[in-house]
Amino acid sequence: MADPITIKLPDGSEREYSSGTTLGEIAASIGKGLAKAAIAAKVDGERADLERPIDHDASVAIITADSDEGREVLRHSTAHVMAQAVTDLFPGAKYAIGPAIEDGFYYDFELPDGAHFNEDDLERIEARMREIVQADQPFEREEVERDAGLALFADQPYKVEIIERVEPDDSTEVGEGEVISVYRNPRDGADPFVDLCRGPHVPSTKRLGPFKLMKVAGAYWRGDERRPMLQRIYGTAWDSKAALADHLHRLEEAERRDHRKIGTELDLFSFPDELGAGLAIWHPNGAIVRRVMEDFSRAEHERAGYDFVFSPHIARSTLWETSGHLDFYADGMYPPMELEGATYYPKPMNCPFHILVYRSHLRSYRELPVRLFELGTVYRFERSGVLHGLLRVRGMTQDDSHIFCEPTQIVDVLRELLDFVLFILRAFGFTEFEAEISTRPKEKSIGADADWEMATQALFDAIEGSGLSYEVAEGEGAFYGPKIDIHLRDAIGRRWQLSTLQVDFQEPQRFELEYVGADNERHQPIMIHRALFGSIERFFAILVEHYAGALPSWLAPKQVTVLPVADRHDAYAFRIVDRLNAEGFRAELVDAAADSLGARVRRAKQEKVPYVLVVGDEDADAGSVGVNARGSDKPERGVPVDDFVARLAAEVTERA
RNA sequence: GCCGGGGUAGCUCAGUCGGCAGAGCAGCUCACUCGUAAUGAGCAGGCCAGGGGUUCGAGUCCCCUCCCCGGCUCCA
Repeated sequence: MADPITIKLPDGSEREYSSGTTLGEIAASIGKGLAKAAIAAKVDGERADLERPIDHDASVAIITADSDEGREVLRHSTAHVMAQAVTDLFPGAKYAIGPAIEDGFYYDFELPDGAHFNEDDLERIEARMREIVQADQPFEREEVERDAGLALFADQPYKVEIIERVEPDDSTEVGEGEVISVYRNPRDGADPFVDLCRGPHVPSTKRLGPFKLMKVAGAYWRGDERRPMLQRIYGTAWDSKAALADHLHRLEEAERRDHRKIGTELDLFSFPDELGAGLAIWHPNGAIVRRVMEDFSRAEHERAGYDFVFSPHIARSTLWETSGHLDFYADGMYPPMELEGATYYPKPMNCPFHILVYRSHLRSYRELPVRLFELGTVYRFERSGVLHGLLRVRGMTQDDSHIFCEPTQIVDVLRELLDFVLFILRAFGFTEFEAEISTRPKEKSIGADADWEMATQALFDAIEGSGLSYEVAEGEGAFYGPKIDIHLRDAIGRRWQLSTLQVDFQEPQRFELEYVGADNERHQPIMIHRALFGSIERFFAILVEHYAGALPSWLAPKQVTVLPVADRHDAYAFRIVDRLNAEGFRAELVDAAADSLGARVRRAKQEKVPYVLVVGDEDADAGSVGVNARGSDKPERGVPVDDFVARLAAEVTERA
């Protein structure tokens, strides 16, 4: 008998096994159910296949499919099966890389003669994958020397490149150092399918969960736009049919909420071809929402002590040379206009203008912090492929502010800003926030190390006091300074990056900004760029998706539709509309001339109007209305008009 | 920008092999006057994204441009 080893389990218990016992056997010894559910395991925190034998004392945790780690294993294994299916169906196909990703997996391929996959191919590939699953091919791990690996994948150039690139700290795709691991799927009537992989994998193909191939897309090899574009197939894979169905349902839900679709349905905005890509016009319905958003923003900024400024849409090249934009972001700017011997550029940012406002007279430390605010419209020549409804446009309006302060004030200013951001975002019904601190980029940045360190530290200090959870994005800062971005989660759990607070030591230097300190000497202020909505367009799109178009009453383009039951109720209905409008609500009458009551109710509901009031004989007599609140399927009859007005007023005031 | 897929009435879409441009909804007119998610009848509505080409003939085939969609890359 082999030497005994002691295995520690996640519940703290310890069991003895003989050396050489496999992880699968350990799972089986714990319980029949676990043995059946197990697809991989962790040994001292490292993932491993179930067939791996253990020859030393260790902590072991069994991975089942219904865990995050389990699903990752399932997805990765499913990607292998897809690669096998593709190489079966498309002889000569090269397979590159195929990881598990959120909700699924993908695999990148290069087909012979530059061929492409089409939608029908996905069905064929999926059918072949199901055959492979039925064949119950085992996943067999093997470790080979680097040279043997290179020989094994001699006709797979992308695999060769991966092996050649493996470095000691690169543990993403294959094993470490000189030994690499491969997985084989033996099969009848052909050589085993073999792929380079770190593993672990499910024991055999029959253990895969339900999956579905979703779409085919181009993707650059190694994410580098100078490298060849490969054919990527995306799939989704889950541990149960119910989980797959849930996922597909979530996708449908996201589609249902798509702001581009709702924007057309509710007549909020459009992108006429005549304007050019990424340039929107706001229709009256969308414009009402935007105006309410902007009015709210202005009122709150005024209350928070901001000074309002305005600036033009273009400026001479000298401004952008001083600011550094022409050096760093000329590609993203609309091209110049030559006039009267000068060169003008549409503005991609508002900051240089605000800097000029600051610099318009000598500042005293007593004035600081100076907070300049503008709903400033900027133009950025985004690459055509990135445009996406109102979420990514070429012309947009930022709720932009630049705050100039003394270095000693920076933490306080940032704290105050974080409070302000959260207040504003909460007012729109968002409740879940996360922050991200971005530090100095490795390339393409300006400024002294000491400045960067000081600014970054100030961000950390400010956020510690805010109660926000945060993560650090190394090297993701702007070229002129580090930043905090605020992300939020919407009604279906999607995460959106919105607000940004950016510290900037560079622009004050470039524009030689000064203030006179208490010591009567000149000092350089620090500047903080910040936008809370980010851009009005983007925030509006997120709002539309968050509420699926059913905006809360204070934002809804139309708050009340009043429907007289028959012509003889028109006068009474009109009095109600009149009163609502006089009290500052957005109400409209739809008379009985053309359509039945049912049809008018239906249309008002489709317009997602918060309240549909129906008035008939009983109401005209009693001074009441029939109230249909959005989201409720049972109408309230005989509600006194005063009560309804009070209710709507409270809802709007409270932004409920 | 790159790869793939698209663009036909306001919207959603059909249009076969190259042979008269279609439907539903929306709109307008008329009738209906109705208590809660589609009353009926009728009428209009088109540079088939734009331009060029092939052809006796192009929504359909070819080329270019614009725009949209899904990804990749990018996002000061």
